[in-house]
Amino acid sequence: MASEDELIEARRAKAAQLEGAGSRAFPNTFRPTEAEVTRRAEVVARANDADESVRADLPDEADLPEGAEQVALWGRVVAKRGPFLVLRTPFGDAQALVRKDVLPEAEAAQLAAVDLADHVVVRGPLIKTRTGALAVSARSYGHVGKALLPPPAKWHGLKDVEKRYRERYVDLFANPDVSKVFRARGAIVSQLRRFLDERGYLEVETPTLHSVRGGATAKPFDTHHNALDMDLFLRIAPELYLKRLIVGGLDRVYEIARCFRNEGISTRHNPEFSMLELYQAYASYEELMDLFEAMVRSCDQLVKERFGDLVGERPFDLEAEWRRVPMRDAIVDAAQHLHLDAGGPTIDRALLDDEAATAAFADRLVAGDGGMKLEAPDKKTLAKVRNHGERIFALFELLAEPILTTLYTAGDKSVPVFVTDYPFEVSPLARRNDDEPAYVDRFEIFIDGRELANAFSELNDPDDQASRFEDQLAKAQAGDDEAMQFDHDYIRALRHGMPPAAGLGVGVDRLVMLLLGLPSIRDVLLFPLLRPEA
RNA sequence: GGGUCAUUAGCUCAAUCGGUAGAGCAGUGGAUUCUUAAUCCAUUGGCUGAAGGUUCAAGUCCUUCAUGACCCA
Repeated sequence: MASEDELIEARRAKAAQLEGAGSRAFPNTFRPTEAEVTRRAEVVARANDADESVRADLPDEADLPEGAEQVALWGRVVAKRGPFLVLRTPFGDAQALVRKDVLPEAEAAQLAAVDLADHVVVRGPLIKTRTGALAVSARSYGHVGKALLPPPAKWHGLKDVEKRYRERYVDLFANPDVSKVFRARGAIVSQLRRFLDERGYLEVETPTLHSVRGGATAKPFDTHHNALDMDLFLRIAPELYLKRLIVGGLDRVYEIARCFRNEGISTRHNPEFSMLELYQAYASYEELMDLFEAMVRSCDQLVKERFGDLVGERPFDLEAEWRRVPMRDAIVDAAQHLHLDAGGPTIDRALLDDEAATAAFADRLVAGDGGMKLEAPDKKTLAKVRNHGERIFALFELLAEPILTTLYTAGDKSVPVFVTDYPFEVSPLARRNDDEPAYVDRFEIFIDGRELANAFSELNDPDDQASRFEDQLAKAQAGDDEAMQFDHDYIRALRHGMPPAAGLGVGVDRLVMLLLGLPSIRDVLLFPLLRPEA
């Protein structure tokens, strides 16, 4: 008897046995008091404390005092060891000593029908076992809920990656570190909210169903509203709605926005993901650098305090000074580090500000004469740029971005680096720099070499914004299916006057991955998108 | 989209050169009842991801497909 069907049948038989023992297979009669809920957390913490002295003054079973305090312990049975049941709770495991001879007859009969993975409750005094461990010595026992399927092997847990994602409910109770990761994620998100709430930002919720594509360049999911017979798509970014709120006078707003992008799936991309966007009037991207740094540090501190055992050795250092590097300087730094050759002139800021010289340098790289072998797709990227700004951006992406962790370090660890001063051509929603109008007041932050956030001073000139939308339309007509659409209502909003402002977008999933040192986005998503089971 | 790897009992994994598909845990029956992956005795459980092919013989070799992981785009 051990095929899956037979295992289920064996458990159904136990369920029937329970009915005969004064219980039911699926009762809903167990009601812990609030005091018991609190006490249970304390008891489990005491059972798991690394400091053995917290259990030293527990009595042995033999010399329990008269009228000793009785506590309730309940949870999922994850192991049976001799007369002990190990119960899993949200705070950790704790064991109960369950001896049939001290239990009432009906309860002893229920105990005989217990299977691994069932939910049970015991009540009794706390004792110290012969080995110094804490146990609840059961004076009463109750069945709380039946499991018809057997749990994974108790020692190995559930390892099959596909099954872990598909049956996350099993993964969560069978692999305690997994539930810890999602507790940590929840705590990080709470900390983001607390951090912003304390600074006067209002949390808002804006539409997920959009009729105009904007706020980011990405392919959307299409959908349709039947009653209005209206084509819609799931938002790719909340940006344009949040900035309408800045026009409306809500000076500091943020949203933790689920966004949807109809693109490939990888260890860093899931079709739906969470983005924190915040907007602040009377601020520039410079203040947002300070704000972001403080926000990430506060999350990191919380993770270290409460989830330190999840954090391993990191290749990056958040304590060190965070660097701020204009994009063109990053290219110069990379060119020096890579010993690139512009065919005569030095590769410096002056060269990158000379459109013809920059193009000549790029051409050398494409031709393979620049001192660096570019892969075919990279050559294509560099060859298809249409203007100076796109060329600067391509040079940054190809030369500097892959080696940011070697260029900017403290000791043997990389440091976070804000890359600033993006070309306006690749920043359709950002404000031009007052001194250098070809560049915008924008940064992206790279930590451990990976882009974590994007921020800029907002463009509040409606005419400039309209011409940027025109550029996007031209891209769309040239076949770019990620280009933004012209958002007439957004232009109208800007015409009503938006105060100077700055905005920041942070990948929440990536932040959690970074802080917890997890390599795949699926490890921080409870239910990552998978194909249907065969 | 391309490449590599994986898929064997409920779970975790074996199976040499192509030669009878095994173990531990879980389950079942019993013993024990202060265990720490509890222990001891006995025992059940398989369409080897799917479909084809090669072969006297396929978990193993070939083809296609499905699902997943990783790398690249």
